[in-house]
Amino acid sequence: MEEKYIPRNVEEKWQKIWEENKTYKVTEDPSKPKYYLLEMFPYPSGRIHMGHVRNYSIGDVVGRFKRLRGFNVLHPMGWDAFGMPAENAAIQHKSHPAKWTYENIAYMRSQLKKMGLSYDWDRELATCDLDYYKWEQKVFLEMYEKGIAYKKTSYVNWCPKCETVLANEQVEDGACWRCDSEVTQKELEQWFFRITDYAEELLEYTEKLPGWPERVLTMQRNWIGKSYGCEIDFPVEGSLAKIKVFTTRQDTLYGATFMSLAPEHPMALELTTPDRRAEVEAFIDKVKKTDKIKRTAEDFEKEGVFTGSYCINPVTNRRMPVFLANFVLLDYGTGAVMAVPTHDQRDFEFAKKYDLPLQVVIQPEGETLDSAAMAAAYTEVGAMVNSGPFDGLRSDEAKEKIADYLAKEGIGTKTVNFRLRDWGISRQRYWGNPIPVIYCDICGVVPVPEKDLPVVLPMDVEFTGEGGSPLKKLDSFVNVPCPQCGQMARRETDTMDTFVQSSWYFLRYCCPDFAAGPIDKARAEYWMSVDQYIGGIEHAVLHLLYARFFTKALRDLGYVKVDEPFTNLLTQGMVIKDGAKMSKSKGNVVDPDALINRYGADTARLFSLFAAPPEKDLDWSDQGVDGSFRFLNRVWRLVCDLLPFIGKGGAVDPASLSDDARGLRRAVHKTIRKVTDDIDERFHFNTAIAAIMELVNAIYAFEPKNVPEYGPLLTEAIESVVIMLSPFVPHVAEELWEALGRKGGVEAAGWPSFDPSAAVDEEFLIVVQVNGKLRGKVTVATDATEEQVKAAAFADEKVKPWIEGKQLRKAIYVPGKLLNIVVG
RNA sequence: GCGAGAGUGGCGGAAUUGGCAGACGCACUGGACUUAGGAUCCAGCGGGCAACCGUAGGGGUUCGACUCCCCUCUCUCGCACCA
Repeated sequence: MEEKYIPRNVEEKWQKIWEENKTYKVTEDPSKPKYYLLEMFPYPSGRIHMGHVRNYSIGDVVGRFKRLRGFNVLHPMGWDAFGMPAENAAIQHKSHPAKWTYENIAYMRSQLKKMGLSYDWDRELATCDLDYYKWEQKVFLEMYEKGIAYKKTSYVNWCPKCETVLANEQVEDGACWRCDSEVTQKELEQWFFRITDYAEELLEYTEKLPGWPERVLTMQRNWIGKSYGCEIDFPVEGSLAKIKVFTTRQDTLYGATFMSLAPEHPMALELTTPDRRAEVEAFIDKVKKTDKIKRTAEDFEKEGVFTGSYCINPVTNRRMPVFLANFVLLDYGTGAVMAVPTHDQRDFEFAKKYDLPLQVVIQPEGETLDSAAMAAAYTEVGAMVNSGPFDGLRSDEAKEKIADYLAKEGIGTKTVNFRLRDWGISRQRYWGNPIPVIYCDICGVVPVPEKDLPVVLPMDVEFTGEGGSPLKKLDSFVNVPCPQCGQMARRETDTMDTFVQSSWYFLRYCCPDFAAGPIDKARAEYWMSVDQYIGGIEHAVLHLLYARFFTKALRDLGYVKVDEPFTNLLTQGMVIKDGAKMSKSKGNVVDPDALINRYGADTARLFSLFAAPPEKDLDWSDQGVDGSFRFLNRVWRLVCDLLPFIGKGGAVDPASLSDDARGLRRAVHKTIRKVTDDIDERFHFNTAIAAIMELVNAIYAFEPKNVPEYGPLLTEAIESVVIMLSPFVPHVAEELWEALGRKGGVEAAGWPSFDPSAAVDEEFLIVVQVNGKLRGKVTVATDATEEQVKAAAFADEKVKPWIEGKQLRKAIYVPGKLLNIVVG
């Protein structure tokens, strides 16, 4: 063993051994408990960043720990490899996205290997591999057949910079999630996945995922946005037409005095009378030009226009003028709102602006509202008034009764409404999975027959950066005979959203070589669900919702048996430096390559695990990294110092140990217990590492270490330290393990077992309080009675002055811990 | 505005069930070894001379509160005209 710890030598040596021996390759083994551990796979942007280092270090601790505990651990890695940056880079460098992507993958793979992560590299996949995306096309066609995938024309989010459509989930604050450009609305025909069919189940299962962080579940629940209410028909005056509204406040129906439609509502122009036409058209135009973010901001001024038509309130028969209003959204509910200005703030402001009538139908307790004097809408519960047969009821109780009444009268129906929209997956980009359909003038939409799959993404395209997808201009791709009638037809040139690929990659990892279909059911059944998923919080409603939906859809297609993909989810915090997220503009970026070159991967891993618990943000400190490096050196030296005693003298004989020796052994076993709990139960790696540091300090401080008979004790102690360190710093641990004369690697030894008898305290330190304040400490035998403890406490020199001459009121004794003497 | 989470030394953070606040590490101070020290080892390290005071601030429950309850402040994240 070298006297000096040189990380590079140690790490290169062990990485080579792991690679040659395929140490972390796994196969399905029904005799062992399985553990599927997964970290979110990276986008191959060029190089890994500290967020990856942290994410994958956390995962690797769990993987290595579970292996030491005898689990058959599936721990795969791959690449989320389709996507726009590759295309942009290609345009910029006059290269090809495939070249750029695969070069990035090669470099990033080498970086991950330098970190010593325990992946089964034989399962590696990239979503841009034909062997991956071809199966996705098959799944798409099966979804099309089942009606889960469908095409429709609608207003969609359009990013002008990326020249493509975005799903609702991919628009953040009105801007593109990727390039931050302002998103506009465009009417286009697009492919969608019917995620709304699964809205109820996706919501219901948020209650059945106890291993997920509550805030992720809350975010998903908000996004799904279930609300209970009624759909109510309002007949149009002088016509057979009806306007359907959705409301959650059917209790205010008697107070509805006008009607508000979304400007894009299909009936908007039909209802407009000739004299109002010019004004209405101008208004619709204006609203369409306003971007959606501004329009949906709460403080945006409410504006509208009267259509000239009236509808009839079906319960009061009141004539209600029909307006178009800028705050009414076409894609929520029915795109039409019954306006109750007295009990809805938006309607109130609108009514004031356009001088529309107010009718109070709910009175707060102990107050009488006067519609003429109201300064704001009253939106709380109260007593129903001016509501025919429902007068006098509490408004919240009346909801159900009115809903029943409307149903009986055929005016309305009880409904449930979701905020969730279907997932638009068409992207007008090249570097993605081609949507496998053909458009024929005679036959319409024709799916590519299975025998013609896959639709290969052609490589011979030109990147000009202009005019959208280059696929459109590639005649050899676009022009194909119709599979049904043989006439010349056009191929779909849109590709699938990259979130489609990440919605099932965890299933393909179970069987990456499966040649007969997307998923080998038997192997997927062995491995699924993912026992522990680890990644950033930023995917709380994007990837994590899509993947849940996709898993359920695949279940319904017969591919998998599980309802949910991820049993436990850990969302790690960001890596921060100097108070800000690492970014080039801030100049606070730490480069993983430089870090590993200087300190080695083990130190990089150790610090990123030690500095904070995983779910919290991690404050990067260069000096802290020094500290972690020093600790590894300290362990290295300790092993060097102790080598003469290692393996000498057989097993530990507890009976022959001195008090000090028993103390050290107690520390060893208490540490084993703590580190095991911290890793297994809580994922608190920072406190686990702290406990090991304490134990190392204790071994250093163990004075009689020069006496040979302490060989067995010191062997047990140092071996425990090395094994417990191995999930965190695998290279140096293996090297030390070998230096200790142990063959076959740390893993063969298994996780150290905790011996309760060795960890038992021989005496207790009792904290003595007087009136709740700490006044002294006494040491007693573990079997001391309360009376004996009291006697010891009263006799203690430090305690005496506080109780002398005072009346003893009572004494509270917490066995083994504390005595509180109350005097007065 | 609504919802969730957080606020502890100079810094990152511990305190798992209401029981020694500040583990572990960083920074700092002193000492040892040394030609040298940015290596290593040893000691100290919340404030205050002390009584005491200290976990964002105020109140409460309790023998005892970082921990439980009420109010206030600050920060972070999510949602936000959703009918």
